[in-house]
Amino acid sequence: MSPSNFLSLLDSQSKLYLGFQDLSTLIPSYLHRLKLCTKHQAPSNAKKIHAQIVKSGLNQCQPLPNTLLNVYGKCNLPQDAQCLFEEMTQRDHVSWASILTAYNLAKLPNKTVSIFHYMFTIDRLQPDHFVYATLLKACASLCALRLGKQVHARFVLSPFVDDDVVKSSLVDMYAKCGLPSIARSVFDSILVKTSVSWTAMLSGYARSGLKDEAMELFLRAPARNLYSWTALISGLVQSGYCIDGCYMFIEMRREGVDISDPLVLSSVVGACSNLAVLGFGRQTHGLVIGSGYESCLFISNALVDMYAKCSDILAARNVFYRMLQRDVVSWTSMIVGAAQHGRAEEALDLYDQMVLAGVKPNEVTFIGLIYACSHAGLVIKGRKLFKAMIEDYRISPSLQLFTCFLDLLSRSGHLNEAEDLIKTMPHEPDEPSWAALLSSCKHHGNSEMGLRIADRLLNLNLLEPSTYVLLSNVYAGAGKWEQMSRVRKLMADMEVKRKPGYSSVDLGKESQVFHAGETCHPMKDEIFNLLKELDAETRKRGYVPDTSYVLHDMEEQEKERELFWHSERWAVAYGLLKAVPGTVIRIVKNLRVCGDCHAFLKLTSSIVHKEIIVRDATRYHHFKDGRCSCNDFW
DNA sequence: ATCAAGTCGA
Repeated sequence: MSPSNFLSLLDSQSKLYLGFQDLSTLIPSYLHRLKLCTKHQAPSNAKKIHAQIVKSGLNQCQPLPNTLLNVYGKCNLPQDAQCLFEEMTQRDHVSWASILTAYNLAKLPNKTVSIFHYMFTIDRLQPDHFVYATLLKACASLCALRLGKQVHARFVLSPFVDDDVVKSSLVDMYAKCGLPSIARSVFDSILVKTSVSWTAMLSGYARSGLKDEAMELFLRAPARNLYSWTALISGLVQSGYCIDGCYMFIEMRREGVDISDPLVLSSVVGACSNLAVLGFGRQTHGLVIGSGYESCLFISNALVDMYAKCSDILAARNVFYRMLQRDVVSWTSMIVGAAQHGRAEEALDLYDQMVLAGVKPNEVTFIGLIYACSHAGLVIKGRKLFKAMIEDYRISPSLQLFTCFLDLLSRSGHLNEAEDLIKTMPHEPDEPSWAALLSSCKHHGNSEMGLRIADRLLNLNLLEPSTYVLLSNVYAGAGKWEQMSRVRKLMADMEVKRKPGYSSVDLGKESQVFHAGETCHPMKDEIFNLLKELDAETRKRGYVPDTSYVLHDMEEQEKERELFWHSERWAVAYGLLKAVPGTVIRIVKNLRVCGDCHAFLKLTSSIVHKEIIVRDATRYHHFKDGRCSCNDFW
């Protein structure tokens, strides 16, 4: 046989003789199988198919590498996606969009923005509309406004300037960066608005606290789905409109929207925490169980926090110990909850269990722990924890954590050490940190240091009314009348801007709200008489009204009358009149409990032999037998 | 191949 004949035979019959086949015919089957991997979130199958593709030598044969890249991204395997991406000899726009999406999905937006410029420097490609959208998404999650604006500028000059999807991501980027009005102008320029565009804008308004704009947009939207309801409700809750958030959730239920995803529930549970509404919180818990999300980790975390914030530590513990898995948030919620309710031992015990369970604590955990030590006077333990945090867990403490530690040192009387720390710590001290130190100076009677710190505080732009009260007391105690009148003047200016106080009392089935100075209530006379009786009895036991908490300038007797009308007293009196014997009285106040009411409530708890729990704007007070769980620092 | 919703702190 001549060589040419042999070659032609080989060409036509090689498949038969040598087992060769045209491998490119396998591509459609690979693609199909890979798409199934994405659909069923089966990364291990994808890896097997990947191996087969490499064996067959088709691994550089598009669209296989791009599809593989996509599958790894969608299955949340950014490292595998990255390896593949780097090995690719020919990368196109699809490869780039896929790798950037993989990083976004894996919550690595930093990676997205740090590699995208290689798209033009190495691969000589210009971004297309897909790449613009992924980039803007990364900017949105990083709140990277400067970069976002640069991408916007480039997009406007690109051939894709009319792309509505990119515009939706621009809306989201500006909304997340806190610029809802710019987001709105982009939103208005979208020709065909989808539910994504509407939700992005809605969420922007709601999170920025623009309640009316959010509601208007929500009502105007052509359709509503679980996304838009969740965006509205969570946005309202995040910007402090918890009552509106709960109300809209009730509306959502009324419309019969199927809760096919538990995200919205975590927001509603969060709203219950903020409002400390135990009854509604319990109902929401019931709904969580009813919709089958009881075992969902982040919902359980939210429930633990909710019960702790509603002062129902038993219920919090119940949810916590029934959880099948617990992450750092679960443990931290319990630790912080115990700490805030003055249960230092329990908080420290939980920490030991947490370490044993192999869960790594974070900064929030240590805030809870140091806070617990601070309130129980456990200086040595607190110092140990602070050290362990830095050395064992490599956490560099934030200003808040330093403030917490400063509080621990100074409360326990280590004033000089605390002052050294505030001067040498790697942060500029703020109002809370100086105030913590000053409060301890006053408590331990160090007026020399107190005055030094007071003068520093006076130079700051103070936000907390309690800081003014503290300053005024320190100056008064030292006879510095000039400074004191200056503080009083600042306080009077501030009083105008203060929001009105109210307290609500939770009696299980009903709850009542009392506003400061409220005079018309059906049970006004009974409440008034009870308060007068309690006033007389507490005075017998040594209570003297401390009128330094009254910010108005008026006569002493007027001031005492003013204290008498504080809303928490009325809520407690009402609770005492109506509560079933043997139950605790739960009060929620929107402002901080003033020092005078604090002293009054301590004595009241021993007179009526009842536990009174008050949650104020900053902490929890369990009044029992004449004592308070906050240890009288607040 | 791209864009929308959630949970822990002084």
